[in-house]
Amino acid sequence: MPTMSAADRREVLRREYNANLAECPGHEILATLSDKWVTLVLSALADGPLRHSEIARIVAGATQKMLTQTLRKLERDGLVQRAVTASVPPRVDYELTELGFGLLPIQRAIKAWAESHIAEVHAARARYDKE
Amino acid sequence: MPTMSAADRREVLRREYNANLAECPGHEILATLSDKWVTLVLSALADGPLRHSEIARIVAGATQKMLTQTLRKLERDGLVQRAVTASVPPRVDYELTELGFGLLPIQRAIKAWAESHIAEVHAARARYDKE
DNA sequence: CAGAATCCCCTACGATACTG
DNA sequence: CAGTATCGTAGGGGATTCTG
Repeated sequence: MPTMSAADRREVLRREYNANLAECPGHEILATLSDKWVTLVLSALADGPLRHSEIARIVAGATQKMLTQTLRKLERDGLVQRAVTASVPPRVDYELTELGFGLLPIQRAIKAWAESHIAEVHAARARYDKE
Repeated sequence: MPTMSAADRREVLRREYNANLAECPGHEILATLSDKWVTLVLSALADGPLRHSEIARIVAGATQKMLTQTLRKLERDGLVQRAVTASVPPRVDYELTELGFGLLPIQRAIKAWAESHIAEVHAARARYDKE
């Protein structure tokens, strides 16, 4: 009976590790938070409910597809609520849920750290690239 | 001379917006922070310096390529310091810089929020998926 | 031990067009 | 206005192999 090679054993460990990682709350939230458009949509909604087209205007960088996709994801995660008013033309409003509001302080913390340390990061990069 | 179509104008706006976004400190840091392996390497180094192979053992899910790539990026951003001891076999130690340590509280904040709210997120998902 | 280099796949995103 | 559906592509990441 063949023994596992060292490489095989390492790969088993890798798969286990990654499986655990997928269930790690921190990474789930980080995955949400780090989505390019999530942050922007969240900030846009911080001041109050907005219609789809209003969000599109504010978050002008997103394609319509990405916008809808982002909103769906946020809705699914319970961070954003969708309110449809049946009429012609249809009216759809989005607003943050309580859970969604809870994420804002974290976003602000990241932004604050970023703004006060970005210069150091840029300096470090310049140093690194020069060599 | 042809006037710009509405679609063209929108696209110009999109490009400008995205260009600005690339320079936004918040997004730069978020991009770093959200990298799958950055978080794990950072936490691994939180307790003190480690050798390359030790990090590889702790962050067992990363391939060698990803590990080196991550470490280089962190080094470039001035978050991690690399100390080479010329010998046979070579010895390379990595440790957090002061800047790197500064990132840990943010990571912890995200983790804390995640752990106390992940249940709500999962519940919301279950609700959404059922419909 | 530390790591650079290569190949290759897969999906995330953008562009475009159509519907209620 | 608020979406869905489809297609094409660039890049991130994994597996593998090779060096000092």
